Amino acid sequence: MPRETQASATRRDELLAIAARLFAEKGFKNTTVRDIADAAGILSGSLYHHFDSKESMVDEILQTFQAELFASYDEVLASADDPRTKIERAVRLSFAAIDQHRHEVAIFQNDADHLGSFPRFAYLAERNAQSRNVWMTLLTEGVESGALRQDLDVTLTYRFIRDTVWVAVRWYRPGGGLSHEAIADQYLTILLDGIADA
Amino acid sequence: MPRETQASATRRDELLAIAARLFAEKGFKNTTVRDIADAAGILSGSLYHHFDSKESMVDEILQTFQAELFASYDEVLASADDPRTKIERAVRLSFAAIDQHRHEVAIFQNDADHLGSFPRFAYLAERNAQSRNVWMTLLTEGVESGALRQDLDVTLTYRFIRDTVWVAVRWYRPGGGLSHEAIADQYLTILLDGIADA
DNA sequence: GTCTATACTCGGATAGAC
DNA sequence: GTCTATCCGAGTATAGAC
Repeated sequence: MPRETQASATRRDELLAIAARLFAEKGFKNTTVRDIADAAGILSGSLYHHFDSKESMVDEILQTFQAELFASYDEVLASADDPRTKIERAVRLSFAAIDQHRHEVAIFQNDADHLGSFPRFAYLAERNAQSRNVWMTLLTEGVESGALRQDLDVTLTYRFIRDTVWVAVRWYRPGGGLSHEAIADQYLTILLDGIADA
Repeated sequence: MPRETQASATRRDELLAIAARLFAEKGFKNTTVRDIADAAGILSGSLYHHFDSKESMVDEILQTFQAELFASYDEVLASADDPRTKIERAVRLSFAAIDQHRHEVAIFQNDADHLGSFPRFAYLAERNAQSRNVWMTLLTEGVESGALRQDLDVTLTYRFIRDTVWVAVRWYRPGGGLSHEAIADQYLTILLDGIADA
């Protein structure tokens, strides 16, 4: 790769990281191209040397993140672990994703519904369905193997897990009192065994 | 109350209900006064006969809802029920609020962070702190009374409950397969006893 | 209580100089 | 790769007629 191209790619990535932070903090629609340019120390027009549009930026941010995330889920699904271990692994990797890609997770949480209504972002709905399949598979295997309660409402449980895990991006801050591993541990304890005194 | 005033108040409420629905569906910033006027069958300028600004509308919507919600929490706190019953009541009334005021809950979930940064909406942060106090009190009483595990991380548990309960507004639809009471029951089972086979 | 018309501001995007 | 300058559309809000 020639030096110019490499330097250009780096600048692109810097700009994407800045955009991701602002999209996460203020929402996609509520972030202006001038906001992004200001934060990058350039003028808004200059952004269009790197990207077609504001939409292109969020598109690239989300696609890159989701490709990585679902590769991880697929690894868990394909593994030879027992059902309970698979569920634990899936929960842990989700909290790890919040730790390592919190802006991307926040954008997905806050703006995916709205963005998904445009043809360009149709893949967001597909990824949503894919995520549902992953969890429904894990939970169904859990019930069938006897690891989970036989009377579990699998669909409702899927929603509770999905919501509780991802919504943590609203309050989790890396470097705070709790590591993402510790949060995952605590969460798994509550999820698997409940909060009532045994 | 004279008839004119009453009719006027009714029209106001109609307009607020329309605005609440749109704010909930598309977000506050993403909803235009023309959207609201269109849905009401009038022109945008006419809205300003009833309200000072778009902000005034969301302000009135949120204040009315929160006053009612926190009155309910206070009732639970002040009751003579045992700690576990209080927690169950607080969870149930939250799901009932989602059923009966889903637009208001959705607005609070999606826009409170952003709105709260303006002086006019400083009360949103106060209400947030108040909600935290309610739950921390309930959970602490639960641990002290022996109803809940002694090793529970109360702060983390508070966050999980708050998030899981309110985020249900994203998928709950009244008249769907599950009543809000049934969802509350299932959720309390998971929360108190976990999903693992006993 | 609603309409017509319009002022004002802000946001996304473009063209071409440097 | 960034800047200057600018277009165009959209959004909030206002004034005054009906």
